[in-house]
Amino acid sequence: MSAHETLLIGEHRRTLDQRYRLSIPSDLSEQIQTSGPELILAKERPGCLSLWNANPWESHLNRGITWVTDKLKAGKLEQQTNQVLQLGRLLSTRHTPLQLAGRGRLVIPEGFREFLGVEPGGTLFVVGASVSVELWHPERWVEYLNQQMPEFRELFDELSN
Amino acid sequence: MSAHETLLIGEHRRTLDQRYRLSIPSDLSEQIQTSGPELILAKERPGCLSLWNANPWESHLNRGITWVTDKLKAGKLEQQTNQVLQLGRLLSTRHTPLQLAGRGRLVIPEGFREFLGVEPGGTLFVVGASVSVELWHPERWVEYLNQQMPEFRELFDELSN
DNA sequence: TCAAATTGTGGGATAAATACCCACTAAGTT
DNA sequence: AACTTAGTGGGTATTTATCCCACAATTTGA
Repeated sequence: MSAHETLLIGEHRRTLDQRYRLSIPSDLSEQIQTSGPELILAKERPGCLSLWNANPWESHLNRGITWVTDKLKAGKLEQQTNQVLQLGRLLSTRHTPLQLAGRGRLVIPEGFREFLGVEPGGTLFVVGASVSVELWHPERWVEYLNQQMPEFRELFDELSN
Repeated sequence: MSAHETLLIGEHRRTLDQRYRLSIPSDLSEQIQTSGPELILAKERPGCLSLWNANPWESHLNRGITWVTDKLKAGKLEQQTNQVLQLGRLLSTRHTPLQLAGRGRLVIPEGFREFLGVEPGGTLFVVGASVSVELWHPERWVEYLNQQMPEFRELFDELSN
């Protein structure tokens, strides 16, 4: 591993290959698969995708569902169906189940590519979050860091060239 | 709730062939047929058709009916039997039973084509909506998403912490 | 009423996308 | 130096979306 791949702990630079593939660093790929190989890829914000293990994800989803159903108790019965449909549509645009291929390699599916905004051959950042792994468009990532941790601005400016 | 076996999820772009046919993605077509091959196609809203398994459809429909009878009890439609008949007629043209042909192929019947508003050779989106599969006119779909985004915002946030 | 045109239905063929696999390089370890 | 591990590129097989044609069924029009 070259010294340039890791900037911070849990942050890795990767290039997207011609087939929209990238390799998840082995430590992260192991961590995220500890409770099973089924993963969920989600659109987090433009320029950022997040990767979850399906099981922890389900609990998140359940929280979302209970949140919805709580709101629903106030509503009419026939409205509930609509809410369920809406939730499904939401899940459909923003999430997709997937598994890693051999060598911990991830294929970014159609529909998520434009959202990430990295073209084949381009570089991106893989960042280990607490329970998920995030894929960042490099510029969005620097933006985000500057915004969240302005005190490190100089460091990142230095690193991004 | 085990979300991924139960919920119909996924967003796919498809093109309508010259004879108003399209292929339903295999995972969705399998899932929607688990409780039998009898399906119902319904007009959801202009630019959107929904495809149901006949059994869940029953309950969905029944809710619609209780909605009607509630209105009747409230006296809103009571004296206007004409309107009730009209409503029935409307409902009957609003949905039709059908089955998928080989290769998971769906023929959009006469009467539903204009409602969807996609011409032969045009593209559309196939979207999982938890309990049904929806066919969306592409522009209506992004319109809908943009419209619902603010409402979804809260749920997004709920899902991503 | 019969021919012609239109529409439904199935299936073959092709091209594209994807999954699977192996080989090679670079870096790290003993 | 030999060996292991991580990451990368690419060949190939397989799936599948879609185009296209053949034929059946239905409608149209003279």
